[in-house]
Amino acid sequence: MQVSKCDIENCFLCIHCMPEWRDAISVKKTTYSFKRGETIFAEGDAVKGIYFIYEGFVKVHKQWVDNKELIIRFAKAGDVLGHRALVDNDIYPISATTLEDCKACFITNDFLEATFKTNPSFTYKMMQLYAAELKKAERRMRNLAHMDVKGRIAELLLEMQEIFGLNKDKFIAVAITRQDIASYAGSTYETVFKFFTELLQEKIITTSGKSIKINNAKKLRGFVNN
Amino acid sequence: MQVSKCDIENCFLCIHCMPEWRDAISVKKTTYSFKRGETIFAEGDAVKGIYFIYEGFVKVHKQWVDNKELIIRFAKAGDVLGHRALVDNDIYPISATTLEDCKACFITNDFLEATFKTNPSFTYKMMQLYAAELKKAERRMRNLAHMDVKGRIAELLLEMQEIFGLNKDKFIAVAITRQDIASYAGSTYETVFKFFTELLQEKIITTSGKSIKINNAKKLRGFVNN
DNA sequence: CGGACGTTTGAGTCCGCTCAAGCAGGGTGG
DNA sequence: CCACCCTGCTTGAGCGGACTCAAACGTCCG
Repeated sequence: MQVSKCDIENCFLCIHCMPEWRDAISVKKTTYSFKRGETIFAEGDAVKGIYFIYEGFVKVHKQWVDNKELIIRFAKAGDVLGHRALVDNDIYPISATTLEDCKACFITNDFLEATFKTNPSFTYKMMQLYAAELKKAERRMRNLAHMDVKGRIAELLLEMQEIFGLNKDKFIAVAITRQDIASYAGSTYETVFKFFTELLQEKIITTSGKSIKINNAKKLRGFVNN
Repeated sequence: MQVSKCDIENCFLCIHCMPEWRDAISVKKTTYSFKRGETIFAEGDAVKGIYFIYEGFVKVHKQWVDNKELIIRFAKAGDVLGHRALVDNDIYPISATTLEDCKACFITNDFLEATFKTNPSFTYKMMQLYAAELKKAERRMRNLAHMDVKGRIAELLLEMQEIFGLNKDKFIAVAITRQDIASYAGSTYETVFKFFTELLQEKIITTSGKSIKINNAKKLRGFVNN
């Protein structure tokens, strides 16, 4: 089954854009749909392959005691999931859960390994992808260690606007719970809540349900610097 | 100038072990020695290439306001420095400083790029190296977010024993300042100090100058779990 | 009408940071 | 050889940020 390239900018890795895969595997068979809130894979699951998102938004998170987790990052169309597990094909060290309805191609380890062997430029791009993520991870590590909670929440809001973009009403294009914000910032529901009431009172942000609009990015950035 | 392979286990990337490099560049010209405490490169420096350590110990750190930093990781013989900068050959996002006298091969970006093009298995190994580091970084992110200071310090001590090994007196093979421990744990000199007096009183560790011996790893692990 | 569940708010507590005051020890100059 | 200072180590007191817990409130639904 032959299809044209997908419409993600500079995509080099989804099944539509990888000649080897496109020619060898049925697109139907490797494309999965996930409903909002569904788990794509969970920490501890056996690794069988890798996912390329080409529609929707996903959170990647790692468990801590009982009901505590840290959201490692958010992912959107064009991003890769489960690739950390490549090193030792054992179990996923993280979970992936959809924030919106989502479509993803799934490529098995065998196929992936074969591609690495035959397509060096693909390997090279994957390496760069890792390097970029590593750089981000290190920045975030420092922020988690030294920045206060308000700064981390403020930075997240600005980042979300960057990653997800705005919908027609200028709200950040993904609805997100305060619990998720807390989990990303390494904080608690209540603390996020209190900071939000502060931001709402000063009209720095506006909310509508779980949607958020940033009115005054400059003031928000003020919390990041201190 | 032809030399035999280095004695690092499974080394695939130092100048002694990479045929392309060994044949093309003088080992003398690409091998640098650094004294204890010397800066190999600093955050913000222009990226010119990549370093492979084959002797000594190094800390990789990232600056925060004035005298606050976070130590991202420790590196030893066989590890790579400065590879995050590969993505966009711009400036180093981190600094590297030696903890002990150190020897490292330096490979320029040009050479590296050329090798990626001609030696896919090298690229593949570099990719795996990134993936492994990313996995570690994510674990550490979660710990910095959720674990308390004592847990983080305890984990670091256990990790250092793992990474650096022991010398003949069963002390961890690298001397490290309390300030560095604080910088790794995202804490302060005084807090580390106080926890150390506690650990010394309960004889969980022993110190001699800046050297540390772990007497009771089990009790130390108790702090990690809570 | 009442229970169930999520939201909002307040009070209390504690961890860990900051600051600053004691203590050495060791080098320097009288 | 001793007095002095400087620097780095050690300890305590105080404070504040953020977490926990729980009560009050509202809203939805049976």
